[in-house]
Amino acid sequence: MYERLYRAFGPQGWWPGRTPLEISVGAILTQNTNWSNVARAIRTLKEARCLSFAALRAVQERRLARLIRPAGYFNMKARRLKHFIRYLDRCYAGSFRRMRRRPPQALREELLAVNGIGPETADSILLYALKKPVFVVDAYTRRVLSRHGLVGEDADYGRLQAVFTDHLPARAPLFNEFHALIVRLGKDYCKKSRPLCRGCPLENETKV
DNA sequence: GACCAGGCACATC
DNA sequence: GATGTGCATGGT
Repeated sequence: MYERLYRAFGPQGWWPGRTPLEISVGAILTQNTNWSNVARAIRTLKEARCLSFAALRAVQERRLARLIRPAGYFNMKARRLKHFIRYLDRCYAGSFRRMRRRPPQALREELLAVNGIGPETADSILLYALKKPVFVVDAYTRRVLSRHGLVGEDADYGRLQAVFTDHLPARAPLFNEFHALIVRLGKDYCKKSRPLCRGCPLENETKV
């Protein structure tokens, strides 16, 4: 599946963010939200000079919510960003470089303990911001795997993740590209409301 | 105007 | 432990 997707779509150049902080902010803002809305919010944050650790720590939650408004759920997400910044401050003095020294499993537990960070957001930060070999599972992953009969519809996050980690070498660049390709596939061919994926690169790949 | 988008926490049973 | 609900914008 990876080979076919890569041949069809080519490298996806993920994550669309420059610094580990920007990637982490994007991971929180994109929860249940279209990326184009997140991109607007991030642009606004940049224009307001508010996309640095120091600025995010200093900014009032109310003002932060106004800045990220296009991303939706802005009051909740402002609070979640503040929770994440507080964690980064207390545990690593705001340094992703320090954070990266710790093993992924320990980091994952810490992140999951932060209010507003669930499995997907934690794994996105681990993989895309910290380059740890952790596979990210999202709504597209679930849909693609279940429509191809590789997992049941009610499979939980860990079960979906295991499909990848049990059968692939644990390499961050591979996990990065594969997840990005699945999202691309989902956006182009595997929509929620369109169960048949005519012309999709995985057509006839597995029984559906 | 309905449906959808790269979730998560919390209440309730 | 399973299920339901609030959170909110912008594109199709």
